[in-house]
Amino acid sequence: MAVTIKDVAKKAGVAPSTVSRVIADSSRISLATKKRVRKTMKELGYHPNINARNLAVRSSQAIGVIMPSSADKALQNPFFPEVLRGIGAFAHETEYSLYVSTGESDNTTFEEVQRMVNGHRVDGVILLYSRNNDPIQQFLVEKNFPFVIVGKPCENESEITYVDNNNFKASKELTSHLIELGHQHIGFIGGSLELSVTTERLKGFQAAMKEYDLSLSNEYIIHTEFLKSGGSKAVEQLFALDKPPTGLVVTDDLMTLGVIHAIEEIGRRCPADVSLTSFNNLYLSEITNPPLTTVDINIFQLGFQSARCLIDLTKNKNEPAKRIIVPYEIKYRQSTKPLS
Amino acid sequence: MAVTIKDVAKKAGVAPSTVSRVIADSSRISLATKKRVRKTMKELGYHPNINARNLAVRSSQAIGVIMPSSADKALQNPFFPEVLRGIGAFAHETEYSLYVSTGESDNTTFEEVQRMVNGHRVDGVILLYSRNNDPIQQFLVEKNFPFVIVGKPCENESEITYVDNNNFKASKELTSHLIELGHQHIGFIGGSLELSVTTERLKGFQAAMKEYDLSLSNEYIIHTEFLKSGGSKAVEQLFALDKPPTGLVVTDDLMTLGVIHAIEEIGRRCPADVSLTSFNNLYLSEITNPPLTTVDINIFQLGFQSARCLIDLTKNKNEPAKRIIVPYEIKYRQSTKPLS
DNA sequence: TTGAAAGCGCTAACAA
DNA sequence: TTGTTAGCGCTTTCAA
Repeated sequence: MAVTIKDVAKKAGVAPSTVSRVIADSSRISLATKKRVRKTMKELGYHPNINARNLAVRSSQAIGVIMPSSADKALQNPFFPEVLRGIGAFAHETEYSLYVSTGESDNTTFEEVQRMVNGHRVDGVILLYSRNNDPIQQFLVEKNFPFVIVGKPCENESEITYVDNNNFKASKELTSHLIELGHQHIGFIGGSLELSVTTERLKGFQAAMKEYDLSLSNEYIIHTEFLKSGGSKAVEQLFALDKPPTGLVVTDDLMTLGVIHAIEEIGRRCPADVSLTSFNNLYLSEITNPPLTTVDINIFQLGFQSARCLIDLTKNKNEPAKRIIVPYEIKYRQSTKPLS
Repeated sequence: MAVTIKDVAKKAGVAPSTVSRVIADSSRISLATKKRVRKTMKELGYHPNINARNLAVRSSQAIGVIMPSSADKALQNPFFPEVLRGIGAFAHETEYSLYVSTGESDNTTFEEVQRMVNGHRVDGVILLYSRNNDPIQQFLVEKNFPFVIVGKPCENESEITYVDNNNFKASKELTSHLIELGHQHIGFIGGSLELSVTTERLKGFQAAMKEYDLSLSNEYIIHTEFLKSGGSKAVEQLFALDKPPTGLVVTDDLMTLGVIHAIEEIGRRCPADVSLTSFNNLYLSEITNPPLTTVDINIFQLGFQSARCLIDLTKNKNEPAKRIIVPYEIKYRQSTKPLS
């Protein structure tokens, strides 16, 4: 059996409550006893039992991190470890722990969230995705359980605390860059329209095209699965058009990797035949061939800030809904070039 | 305040202990009362408080997952979300929860492990790396705390439960493949020698070279950081040799991506000038140019099995140390070709 | 500044 | 088959 607060109390010749106060560094304990108690804690190798503490104070000093369900390979996106790093950094500072859920299906994910929340395992939850009609989100809202979203909420935006980039603006800027390089036929390749990232980036793309009076045919807009096959098909379709695109906006670096592959498979080259722009600035976007012009969305900060918001929220349930927009920066690299 | 076991008991007209037994599905409760109690649990929206339960039974139904510290970008390796998926899958089945630590530095990671272990937050720990003289591992051993390693322990191998591939054999086979394609000058690019994966794969490489009586000069063996700059330098060095390699064994797909990039930067091509082989079979290894010949180490299984071992271990501390070798499979793709 | 004691929500021995 | 009761290790009110 581990050493408890009572053991320390006995050995130090004080009451358990005093030891407890020393742990909390209460100002109502004399420095002398504090020192004495701390010393015996060391001697005995005492460590507070978090479960007991949590039970007494009805909290858990832990936050839950919900990944999208991993039926597809989406989880292999380095985006996730990177946000996790950001979340972890803040959590560590504030001595919070991290629970993660990596459900296989939407159902298992939901179960895991319920376990976390109903069982009081966590004080709050961070959702690493944002999509339409998400039962998990509804569950949290109904329970009035603290949560924050990384990304833009699809509904009730003003009532939910979230951390996001200005994806609309970033996408518009990226598209404008292509246009200013002389490209006129530009395609958009994105993930599921259920996800708010996709729609935001699509809107930005469309806004730029409109601003420059370029035609906006739906044929140039493709929504595809993350997986390779999807990417190839998308590319084939695009380049079978009368006026195949000479520029592309792709919503994710990893997807872009697939797109490059598909493009070369049909005998075209990047950037010679087509300029590519992308999002995320994953580590790998520097070492692809060619290195990608991509939006650095500062994934780490997305995580860090979301953790900060969540912890604020758990400390004060009445904290008003916040929105934090993490700045982005476009990295111009060799995947884009002027239209020749 | 949430609804407790007492509320249920009162409403159902039984004792709290009866309710507790119903939760545990004890065989000594009549079906009738079980039904009645379950019904009132539903009606009241009762969910057991895990903290209270954990306190009473002195366990936590949670396991800790320790990533390597993320000072470098190693965490951006899709390997991690993928093992996590495997671990999560088993954990979900057995209703365990997952704690993760993503320490920035070795120090913060260590602190997080101590918090988890000392605070009784977790019943056991999975280490997602294995390296020499790891203070964390020592800490766990001293505490006699259940843990399992994904990878091969560097010391006390026979006393530690671990899940690994036969990296030696895989690497030997991969190298032999290159040799059988006619390559004679083969280089090895690996990560830190502190990590047991690296040493195992290096040994396999060397064994194959020896078996075929090929020269094994140290100039062909490079240990480099994960990062791009390191990779470029390594490649430059290699190709400045009198007899530059025509084949390469690289210990990680993501590194290989960097290697391809570096190779093309100095005006060589893959596989025309140099055949590449690699490890992990990450999603991206199919969509690089060229697609990689790589060892599918079955990352998901590594995670799944490690979770299974750990949970066995926590249930029975005297469980003897186990070793589980997850089978691998070499995926032959276009990054290798016969020497011309 | 400190101590005594009740209670957080649950489990498990013992009794019935 | 069920109930009573004493903890699990900690916090916190109230009293001293």
